[in-house]
Amino acid sequence: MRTSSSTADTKGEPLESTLEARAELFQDAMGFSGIADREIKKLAAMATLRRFAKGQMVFEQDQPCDYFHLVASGLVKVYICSASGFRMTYLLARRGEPLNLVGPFTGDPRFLCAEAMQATDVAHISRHDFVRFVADNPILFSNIMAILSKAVDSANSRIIDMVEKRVEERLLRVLLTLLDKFGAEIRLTSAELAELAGTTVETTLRTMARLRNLGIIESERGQITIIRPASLKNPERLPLWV
Amino acid sequence: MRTSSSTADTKGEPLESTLEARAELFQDAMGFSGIADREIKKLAAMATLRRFAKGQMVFEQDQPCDYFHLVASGLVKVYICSASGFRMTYLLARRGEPLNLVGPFTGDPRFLCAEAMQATDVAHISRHDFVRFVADNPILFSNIMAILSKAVDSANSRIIDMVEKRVEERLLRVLLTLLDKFGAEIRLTSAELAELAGTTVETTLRTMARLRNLGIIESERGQITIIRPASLKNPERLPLWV
DNA sequence: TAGCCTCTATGACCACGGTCATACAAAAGC
DNA sequence: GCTTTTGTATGACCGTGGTCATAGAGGCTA
Repeated sequence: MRTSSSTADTKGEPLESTLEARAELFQDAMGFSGIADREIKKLAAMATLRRFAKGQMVFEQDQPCDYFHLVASGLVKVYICSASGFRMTYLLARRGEPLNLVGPFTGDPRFLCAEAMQATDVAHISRHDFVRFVADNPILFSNIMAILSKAVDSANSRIIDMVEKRVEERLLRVLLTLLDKFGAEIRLTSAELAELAGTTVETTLRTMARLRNLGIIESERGQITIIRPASLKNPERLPLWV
Repeated sequence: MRTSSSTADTKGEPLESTLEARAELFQDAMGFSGIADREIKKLAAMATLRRFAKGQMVFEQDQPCDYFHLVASGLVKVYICSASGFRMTYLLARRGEPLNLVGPFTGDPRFLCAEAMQATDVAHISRHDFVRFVADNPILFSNIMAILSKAVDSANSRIIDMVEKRVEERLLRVLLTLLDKFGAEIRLTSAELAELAGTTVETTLRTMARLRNLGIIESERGQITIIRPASLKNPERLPLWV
């Protein structure tokens, strides 16, 4: 199953990039608003880019967290994996989105995996550089806390969903969330949707067939198109975040 | 159902306390290690104590977060409540444990409620004072991040549990976690256990009967005693935190 | 002592969804 | 070209656990 190609701490292929390109990346990255250009430049100088092929791991569970990761292009799924192999995706990160906001502060191994879903470039900053930079720019703390706040709420909301919502409702919520983030054309397989909704491929396919019959979605291999977004309006107050 | 007695932002009864007593509270509070005595004194000077009766709300969902809360005595459950009334307890906080680490940074309303399970005293610090204090003592950031890291892992672990573990396993994990934190005598009702394990009272009672027959626990009204802790060793690597 | 509420206990019912099975189409590899 | 892998599709089965029901025991107040 594992498709990572190299040793533990040097994943992906090094990638040449200009300081300007990296600065532009951090400029409008999630959580980095309100930082002076001069400081952004410092950040860009500390960063290196690496390229990952589809299916390659950006980081794996139980490994110490030595780097802060920020997606520069492509798409990465961050998921948690149980002992029995069950996977739960809880973040689809594209350009400008960090993969691990918490990890660099403690450095401890976590239970998360990150895997490239397409050819993807990721910026790396050593955890020490990152933590020192955050300490020098306290506004980052508020930004990070705001993001963590949403992440924790989303996780708690998911717990409630798992126990009291039926699969169809969970899938609809996932689709609605994906619609907000990626638009009406969602290029994911049923297996990937299942990992987002916390169910199996079979049940996802069955439910998708029902939604298709209702005229809510259309689907072909590797792609779902939402036809009638209005019909899946989310009655839940609790936020879901992907 | 709601038993809160007063207006939104002035819950509980004001309580006289000495600066020394409050300093002692913060001294060994979770997340406040490594702070100089002089700073702790400042913190204690900003805090006020309030007393809550059993069943009283410390804060409720959808209210802006104006205060940082730290339990001084008693026991508080922090839970999330869905639209349909389903509750999921995810923190039992006793002396030295904060109720809301994230909220004060954003001030935004969250989806959490906190309710006193016994007569309880809680220290309050205005969110602005708290945020300024954290900015002045950056070590607090690392401490808070370490706590959040565990909280997020625990939430993610719970999501996995909900979807792939049976109720009996979830209950055993909850009991094991409570054993670690409170000892073998757990003074909770089946309804409270159910909210911790994400199930119903009936199923909890049925499962408890099974565990009793197996000689793993004994129980009487409002109390469970773990007889054979060894038999509920936790095979899961993922942490559960309460 | 009566009355009420909370907590515990257990039976009956059944639906949701996980598991296993088979099948086929589309893409990918050789 | 052929084979293999991946993704989609659907049927059959059935176990877990939620829901609703009833009942009794312990604790509290008047």
